[in-house]
Parts: sequence; structure tokens; C-alpha cells
Amino acid sequence: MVTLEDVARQAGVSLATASRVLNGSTRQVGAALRARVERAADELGYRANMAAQTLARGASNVIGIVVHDLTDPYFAALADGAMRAAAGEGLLVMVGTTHRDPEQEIAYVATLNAQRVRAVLLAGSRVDDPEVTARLRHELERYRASGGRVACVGQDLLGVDTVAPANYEGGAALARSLAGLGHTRFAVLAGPPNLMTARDRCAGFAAALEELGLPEPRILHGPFDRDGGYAAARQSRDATCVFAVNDVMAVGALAAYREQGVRVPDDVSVAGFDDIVTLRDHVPALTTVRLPLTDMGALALELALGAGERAVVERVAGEVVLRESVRRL
Amino acid sequence: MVTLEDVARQAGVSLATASRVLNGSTRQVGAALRARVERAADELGYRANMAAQTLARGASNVIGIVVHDLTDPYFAALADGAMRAAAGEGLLVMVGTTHRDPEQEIAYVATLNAQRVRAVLLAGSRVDDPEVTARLRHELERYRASGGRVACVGQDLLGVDTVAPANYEGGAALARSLAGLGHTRFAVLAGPPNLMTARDRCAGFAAALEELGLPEPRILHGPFDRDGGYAAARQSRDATCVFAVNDVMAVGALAAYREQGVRVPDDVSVAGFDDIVTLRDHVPALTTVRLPLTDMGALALELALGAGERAVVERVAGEVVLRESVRRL
DNA sequence: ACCTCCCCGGAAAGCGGTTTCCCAGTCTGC
DNA sequence: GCAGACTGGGAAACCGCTTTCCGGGGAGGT
Repeated sequence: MVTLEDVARQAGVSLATASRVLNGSTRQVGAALRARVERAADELGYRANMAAQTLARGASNVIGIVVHDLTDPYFAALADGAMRAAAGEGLLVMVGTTHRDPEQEIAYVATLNAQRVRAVLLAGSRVDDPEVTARLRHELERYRASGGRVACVGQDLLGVDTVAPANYEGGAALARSLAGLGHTRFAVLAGPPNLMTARDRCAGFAAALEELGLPEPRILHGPFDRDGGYAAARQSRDATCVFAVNDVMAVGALAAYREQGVRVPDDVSVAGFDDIVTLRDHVPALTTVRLPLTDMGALALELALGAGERAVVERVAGEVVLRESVRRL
Repeated sequence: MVTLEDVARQAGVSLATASRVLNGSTRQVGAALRARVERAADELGYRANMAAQTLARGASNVIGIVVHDLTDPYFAALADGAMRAAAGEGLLVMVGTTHRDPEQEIAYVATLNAQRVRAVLLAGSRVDDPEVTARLRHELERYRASGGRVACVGQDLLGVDTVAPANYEGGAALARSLAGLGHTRFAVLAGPPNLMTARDRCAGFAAALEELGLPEPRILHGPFDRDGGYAAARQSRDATCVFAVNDVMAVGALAAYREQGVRVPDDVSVAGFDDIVTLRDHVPALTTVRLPLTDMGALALELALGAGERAVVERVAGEVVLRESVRRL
């Protein structure tokens, strides 16, 4: 393994000079020596040892991002946005997947702390469990105490920079749009009762309906994924319009209806939330609330890296997108 | 920032003892001291500095994985598999996305080398450009010379452990299945002419047709993504059956046909390759060649970490899955 | 000419761990 | 009762790089 010392020796200069030439510094180095060092480095195939650099500089050029599941296009889009932003800043990205296990999330924060990453991005809503949240918060504090920056998207952690999708407002806007098409009997495939994101979307939806004087929607709980939507859809029978609190669930619901011979949108209208790009060719095209996921990921990184006197909460609005999965009554 | 020295001082022991207690060692430490150290570490909130550890140990617990695009479910699945396997080994993962830029790929290898990651996984086929390939290979050699391990999946790099999907055979098997349904006039949405994966799938397909004495398929080149499939599909008019060399392209093709009022499978049959999970609810359900992507990702990690005397090529068979997007003629 | 200032090069002190080596004390076996 | 093996503890030498500090020499000012 070639070290800086090897390069310095080969070039006949000191370690300091070699370091200044190869790894940047405020100090100048004369053209002659500079050339000698560069040639030596090239000949030897020198690559700086980042571990040593990180140690010496006291700061790494790595950020961490923690998501539930990379194969979920929602998180993939978020991660992609954050990674593009990171690449723009010359940062490397360590990705951790928790598979929705809060313990894993805490463990990752600890690990990323140990790695002394510059920032940690936490993506994805979490379960509303005070004990677990407290432990996560404690771990984050520990990390921040040692100079780490944190931001989260779609989380619900006080005191942390946050990119907050307007879940409640999005749900409400969607409800108004659907009511505007003449729907009155609604069901909500509401996901897990204690998942904040799901709860907010559902609550906004219900509140808007109430405001319009419409009957309460039927709330059907279940998992937050495709199969959860699939299962919940089977119990939605009397509704003319079904709101799945995310697109992936909506796709599950569509599959369930298809199997049952229930036509969408003729027999029932279906709407989702997120506007997942991978699903844009789904048939029927899904009505949903568009979230700029890639931008949100990038924004989260910005927030984390930003000055950040006190915790900033950046609200991101969703936009209702009406497509063929709903019809006018 | 709490260091090991702080812990040692607080516990009233030497650095060596503290290290042995907290960060593992072959040596034993007496129960009394051990307890003191652990308590001190806990009170102080000590987290080992991985940069220092990596430097001292000369080996990191990080692997790198380089993909083209995380939002492409193909790569997401591969990455997910690799990350699960990595988590099982207690390894962290740095992910890099190249967005199909070979220069980026080379740059990432260099960066990951600098990070002294334990292994690098290269995912995704590359363009057949000798000059660029040579440079990548050179960078990989440099990395391996310093003890790094490399594996790739779906690549075409000699001398590197490889997880190789049976693209040619899969294409051929698919052709035989489709021919068995009575199709004779084929088109192939073949992707870029110099992309190895695309070429192999296409070649296998064409070869099988020739073997069966069927007319040559019409080869339509274009980008390897959804829009490439969409565009190419518009030129496939006389075929009764269209093979898109990956699922994402097939979805693009389906979208194009839908817009044109061409019914699938009544007017034209469509098949893809990969069997992307996110698309399983697509309508019509896509006939394809299933690849066990998650397992392939995990396998790649195993190969990279494995003993690896000489380069192993692990062939992974695809399985034809007939679904409603094709019909019997 | 003389002094100051600036510029560039090198020596060396860290950064936070791991691990080798040495040492004192305790167990064994005879 | 004593040599020899073993045990657990600590001092200190690294790991590879950054950066402070110091010094020598040339340029510029008076």
C-alpha cells in the first residue's frame, strides 16, 4: 500500500510538502516541487487514505442516510435526491436500511456517529412509541453533541431540521377534489394507526370531509405497504371512492379490485399519495398527491448541512393530480 | 467529543485496557476493571472513532456498491440484496450512483479505494468501450493491489468475480416460449447497440429464433430505459410479438401501445426481462424472464468477500414467466 | 546596505485508536 | 520451596495524514 511518505521520499520532499500538493491546503508549493510530487504520486499510484485524513482533519466527507427500504420507490427517490445533492458537495453516502425496525434505526445512528459522518438523514415516518422515540432522540443528541448534523424527512422529531410533507393538507386537498367530483361515500385505507404520516394524511382527509358536511369516511387500518392496501381494499365495499394513504397501497387496492372484478373507476374510484414515478404507467393511472421526493431528499441534505441555528421545519406542499383512477359521479 | 483516553482516565485504567474492554481483543481483562471501563464508557457516552480504528487496524468495515441509478428498481433490488448480506456480516455500505456515466464509475472506484473499503461491488452492465474499460480495469487493479476485493454483477470484466445473469440463455428461452405460442414475426426493442447486457439478451433471442427456422426479428435500438421502450415500440408495427430487453422498457412499450390504441396482447404481445417486483401489479401483467435480483446482490457480496483464489463467475439462470401480456396465436 | 516582510520548505506534534512488548504477580508441577 | 508457565495490566510504538511552528532566503522599502 502506497503511503504519502513513499511519495514524499520518491519525490525527495518532506511529508508536509507532499501533503500540501496532493491533498489541498491553503499553502502554496513551488511549481518545481509540485511537479515532482505529482509525478511521484502518479507513478506510485498513490491514493490518500481517507481514514487517516478523516482522523487528522477531524471531519469526514461522508454523510449517512437511513431509510426503511430501498426497494420502496418512495425511499429510493428520496435517497436519490439526497445522493445527488451529496455528490454535488463532494460527499460520499452511507446508506442504511432499517426495514421498519426502530431498533435498527437507533443502531444506525450510533454506527454513523462512530463513523463521524458529517450529517445523518433520517427518512420515513416512525411509529408513535414514546419509549423508542426517546431512545432515538437520546442517540441523536449524543451524535449532535459531538458535532453531528441531523435532518429528517417525514419524521416527527422535535428539535431536528425537518423536511415535512404537508400530509394533513394534502389529504384535505385530495378530499376536496374528490368531493368536487361528486363523491360522498368514502373509505380510507389508513395504514397503521400509530404511523404518523399515515395518520396525518388520513386526518386531513377526514377533516376536510367533515368541513364539507359529508359523512365520515370508513377507516380501514392495515400495513403501510402494497399488501396492506390489497387486504384493506377488500373491506371497502360500500364506498364510491377509496383513498389509500400511499401509492403503493393504492396499487395493492387496485390489484384487489381487479381480482374481484370491481372496475376502477367505474365501480369505485381510487386515489393514492406520493406520486411514485415508477407507477406512472400503471393502469388505470393513479390519482394521487404529488410530492417532489427527489427535491425533498436534496433539501434534507441542505438543511442538515446548513447553518442551522435552531431547528428548521421546511414544509413541502403536495399537489393533487387527478388521473383516470377516479371518475366524476 | 469523548475519546478512549477520557474513558480510560475516568475508569482509572490504561488506554490499552480500555481498548481491550470496549473494542474487542484476544486478551482478557479482569472483571473488576472491565466493569469500571464499561461504566465509564456508558456515563461518558463513548463511541469509538471508526476512522481511528480503521487506521490502526488497517481494515475498515465498510463496503462500497456502485450502481447506475437507485430509482431503477433493478438496481434497488440488487442493492437491497447486497445490503442485507452486508448487514449480516456487520458491514456498512457506501452507495454510489453513476447515472450511467462510466467516468463516474471509475471515479467511484478511486474514491472507494481511498476509503479503504473492504470490497467494491459494481452493478450494471457497461458500455463496450475498450478505452474506458481499460481505465476502469486499471483503477480496479490499483485497488486490488492494495488488498481490495471486487465483484460485479451483470458486468463483463474479465478477471473479476462476477455474478452473471444468463442473458443469452434467458433471451433464447423466452424466444422458444414465445415461438411455442405460435408467434413468428418478432421485434426486439434492443436498447443501445453497445450495451453488453442488452446485446446478449437480444442475441440469445435472435439465435433461438434462427434455430427454430423463424424469420429474423426486427431489431430496434434505443435507450435502455422506459422512454427508450416507449420510442422503439412505435416502430414495431408489423410484429405480432415484441421483446423488450428489460422490464422497464417493456412498460414504456406498453404505454406507447396503449396511447396508440394498440391492444396488448390482442394486437401485439409484449415481453420483458428481469421481473421487477414493483411492476407485478402492472396491467397487463408482463411476461418476462425472472432474475433473482436480491439473491444476486447478496451473492455478489459473498463472492467479493470469499476466498477468491481466481476469478469466479457465478451464472444465474433466468426463468421464463408467462403472463397476460402475451397471447397464444 | 540594513531591516522587515513574505514565501515556501521541513520537522514534529498531534488525531484516536490497536497492539507489541515488558513486567509483576499468581499458579502450577516436581 | 522454587523454577517455569501463565495471567492481566500498562507504556509506548505505530497506523497515515494534517497542520502548526520554525527557519532560511529573496524582495521591497528607506
